[in-house]
Amino acid sequence: MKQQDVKPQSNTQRAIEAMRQMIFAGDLPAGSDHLESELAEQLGMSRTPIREAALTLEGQGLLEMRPRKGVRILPVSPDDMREIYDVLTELESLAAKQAAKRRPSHADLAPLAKAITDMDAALAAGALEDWADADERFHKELVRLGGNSRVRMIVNMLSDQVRRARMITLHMRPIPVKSNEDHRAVFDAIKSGDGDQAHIIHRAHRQAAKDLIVGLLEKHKLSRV
Amino acid sequence: MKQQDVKPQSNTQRAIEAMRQMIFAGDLPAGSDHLESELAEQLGMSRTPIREAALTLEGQGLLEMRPRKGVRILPVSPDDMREIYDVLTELESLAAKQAAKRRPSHADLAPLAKAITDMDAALAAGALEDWADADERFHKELVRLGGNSRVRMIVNMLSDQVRRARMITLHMRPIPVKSNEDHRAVFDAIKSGDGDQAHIIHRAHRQAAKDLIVGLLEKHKLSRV
DNA sequence: GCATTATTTAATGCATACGCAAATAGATGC
DNA sequence: GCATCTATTTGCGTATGCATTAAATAATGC
Repeated sequence: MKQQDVKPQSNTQRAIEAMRQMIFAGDLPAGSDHLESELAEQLGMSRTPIREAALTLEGQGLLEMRPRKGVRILPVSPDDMREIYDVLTELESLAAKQAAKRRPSHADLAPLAKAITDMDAALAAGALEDWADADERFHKELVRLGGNSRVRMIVNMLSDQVRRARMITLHMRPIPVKSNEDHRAVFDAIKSGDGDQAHIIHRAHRQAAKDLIVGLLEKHKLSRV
Repeated sequence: MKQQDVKPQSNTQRAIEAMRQMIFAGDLPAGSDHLESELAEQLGMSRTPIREAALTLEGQGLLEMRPRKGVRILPVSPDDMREIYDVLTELESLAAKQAAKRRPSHADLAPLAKAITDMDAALAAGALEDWADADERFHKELVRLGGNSRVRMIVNMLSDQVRRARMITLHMRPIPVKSNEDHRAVFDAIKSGDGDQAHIIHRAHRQAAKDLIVGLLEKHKLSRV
């Protein structure tokens, strides 16, 4: 097994990673404010690397630095979700089309195939968290296969922004059987080199996901998650 | 006339603005390296705000911080241009479609209309820089009308990344007469509420721009601008 | 009491200092 | 000459301190 990127070596990198995890885990809840000095103390470092990390995460759209009010964790509203999913729809379906055009080898497609079988397995086992994990891997692999590094970066950034909302709605939504079918259809289209088909299916897949999640958020009055 | 955003008051903001301008103006050429301390001296401030500005601009894809090698101004290759224009194509044509669907009022459309007449005027006067300026306003207004703030931010970011290349090729390309026709057609489609038409025309417009500019860069062996 | 002004508090923006590690130059051996 | 090892330099990462200024609180006038 190949070694993952070696653990971040600078305090700034550690702060970025730690704060990301704290945001996703809910330790820093959406909408909450945090003084730089508090975060510094929590993470056992000075304000300098905290500030640098906050600047970086601000660029990623995860938080906002407001003078004297502290670092605010940005909440995501249903309208935000719509915006984000609309972008994801365009860019991921572009990636799907371009992935198909590149006629990827069997080896290239392996991670995508694995994500699909993992999703099936997770679903069969009723392990929703595992399903969500594999689902994320699928989308990540898809944009990697698309071959456009800007698309990859933007999609990853936006995926981070909606991660909390996806986790929250994970247990409200119906079992994502249709979703797995979609993934498989996209995969088949890419494998057979049919870019237009991959594009069409994936677009519909993402639009359906948008409607589902936005609907759930609104139904449950989750105006800011 | 309403007052523009008051000039940035913090040194960090000033550094961001100054470095952006220096990058666009070529004072910090593509591919060049610059020590933090040099930039600090140039801008008359300490390293701290320079580092914060660099972090921000790194997030915007304009430069890269490499320990001990200094801040490197990221060059843009023809492949980069292809990537960026592909994203711009998708997101701007989405914006065009959604702008049409929103049935904007005459007042909403005014800035877009002005950008178009300005382009015509600039072209008639042979003022290419003015044309480029109005062209940028058109695209900026278009994504504003689209109403998706993520699209707006991403498009603005990518536009910054390709600004140098666009300026360089500005005087190599044929007079952009067709481009003006396209803009007008997009405008008409939006005005008449025909989202699909706006989408189709704008997409073709952007793809043509991509082919043109990438072709010019490659023809002139401009592998990194 | 209420509004307005003065005072205090405290978080930030930034300058500065310093140790560490990387890069470079220099020394040594072969 | 060339390689290897050592010394030196230098740029960065980070801690720290402080002036500034927004926010909070108290004080004052009406």
